[in-house]
Amino acid sequence: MSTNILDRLKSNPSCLSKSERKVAQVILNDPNKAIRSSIASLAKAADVSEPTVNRFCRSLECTGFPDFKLKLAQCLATGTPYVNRNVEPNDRVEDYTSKIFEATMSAVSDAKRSIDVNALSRTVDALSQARRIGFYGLGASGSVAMDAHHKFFRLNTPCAAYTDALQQRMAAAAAKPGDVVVIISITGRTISLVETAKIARESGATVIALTTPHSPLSENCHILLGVDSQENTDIYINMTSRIVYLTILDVLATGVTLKLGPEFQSHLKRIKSVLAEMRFSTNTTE
Amino acid sequence: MSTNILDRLKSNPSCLSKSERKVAQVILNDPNKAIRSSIASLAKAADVSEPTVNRFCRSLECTGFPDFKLKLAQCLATGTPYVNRNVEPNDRVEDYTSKIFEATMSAVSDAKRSIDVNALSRTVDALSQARRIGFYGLGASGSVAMDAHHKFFRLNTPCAAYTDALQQRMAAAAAKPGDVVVIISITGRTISLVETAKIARESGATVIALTTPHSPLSENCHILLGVDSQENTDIYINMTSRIVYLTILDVLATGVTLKLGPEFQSHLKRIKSVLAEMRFSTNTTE
DNA sequence: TATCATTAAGTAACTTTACTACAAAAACAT
DNA sequence: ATGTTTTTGTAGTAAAGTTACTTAATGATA
Repeated sequence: MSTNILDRLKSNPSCLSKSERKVAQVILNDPNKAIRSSIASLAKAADVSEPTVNRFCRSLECTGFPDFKLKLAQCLATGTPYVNRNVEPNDRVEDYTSKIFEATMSAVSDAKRSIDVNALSRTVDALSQARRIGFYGLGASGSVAMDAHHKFFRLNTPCAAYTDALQQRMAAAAAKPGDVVVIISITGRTISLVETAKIARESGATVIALTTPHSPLSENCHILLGVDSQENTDIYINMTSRIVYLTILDVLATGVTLKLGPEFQSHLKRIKSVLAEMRFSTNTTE
Repeated sequence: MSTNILDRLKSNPSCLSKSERKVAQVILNDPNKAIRSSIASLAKAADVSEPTVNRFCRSLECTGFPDFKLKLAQCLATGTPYVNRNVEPNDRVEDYTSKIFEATMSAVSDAKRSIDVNALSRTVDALSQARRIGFYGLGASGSVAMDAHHKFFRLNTPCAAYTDALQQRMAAAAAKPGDVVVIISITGRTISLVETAKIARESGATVIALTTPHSPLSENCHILLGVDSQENTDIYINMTSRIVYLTILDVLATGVTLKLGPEFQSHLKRIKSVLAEMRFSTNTTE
């Protein structure tokens, strides 16, 4: 990330002169006050002249005092980004609501940074050339698989979701080269799913794993779409991971749609239009 | 939730006059430029007078222009990239990946701000006292219903997900007072779901709707958990709304769990522990 | 230690910025 | 059509920020 002004202030760097350090001290004492002060009041508080404050700003690679205030303000705002605060027993509704929403945003943001675009790209290629696509998931990942199915079945490729361990084994055994098997597992350690992945590989299918890196499942696939899941409490269920997975599947569906080209998009439009008669007027998407 | 300047600008609210809206437009066009502009240049860009810009700031509950710039800057720093850029046909993988992730964050962030905490609180009360809970959804909302079921079935209350229109009708007709029916629909206009809501109401169940405000469904429920879904393209499926719904259901599940108290959390722990033997060691949550 | 060079800090003037009070214009109602 | 209310703009003012220049402090060298 871009070098943070507040950090540079705290480290009390050599590039500042004696008077400039006095300015830094005053700002550090109450940065939130500083961003609302004028250059005059700050100079007075630091017992220096106004130009000194200005020079201080320039030393910190700002174009001037207003620019410095702006950067400091933004730094203060970002400084306390969605800290992943845990839900506590005595939280009020608004407390745990905020925390959960923030945790979700934070997870999506982290995933955005860490996702392997190359793996995504290869997955889009595989999916758009697939003879058949299967989405495999158990538990919470089962609904992710169903959601993926719901999104991909609109494309021309035959597509299915398997949320039952036995079904999954059978489908994996029945897979053929050209088939794509997408296995979704937050832990990547569910024994039956790892076995299913192996079976699918032996069947010649392309196996894509949406899971935690360095897990058994991640070792048994052709393409790994890895997402670290830091959340791990004893009581609460893993909430944010599946949301990240859904988002990744959105990306994949979009990628495949784009790859299929514009003539295909009229096909999608037709599918959507038939839903209209199931709705009260002013129809939008479901 | 905490009032965000940028959101208030985007919603183009009634509290702004015609000229003030011109100012808002210029700022929204390039907010990052706006925070570095003087009142004079902004007034010129919006083709209004300087005092108009100042009044505009006051309308937004700022003490003046510098205060407005500060708040806007902080909001830009904190806020998720609010610019909901649409996916374009010639986007590369990294382009549409970024866009979709950003759209997701933006949707969650918007929902966090707009969600009705009071309605959430009442829903938590209703759910924790429910004799039986049913989650109803079709299409994309079907997987949301299933996910909700997967989360709530761990609680002691009998719980089911209905993703089939006929099943839903029957379940709604069979509902009794004390039952809670959660109906999930992005549009809120699916005829069969609206009818199901009415049937459930007649059966005496408490009907909770997770849907778009001002929709037919929102008029036929006891508690509305409203989420505006701005995204609406002809081709792509509504992607972000269901993620917001999932997050809201996370909040509800957390709320109910907290309400049930600490002795109940050992029960949850036991449920989780039985999953361990289905996994390769170093077990985490699924 | 004295002198010069160099760097740091302050003074004063100037430009720009944001705001206020008031006037004109537009919108609205009677 | 007239008067009232609201909206918008003009002009003036105080303050903020910057620049150019001067003075003070520091440090090196003879």
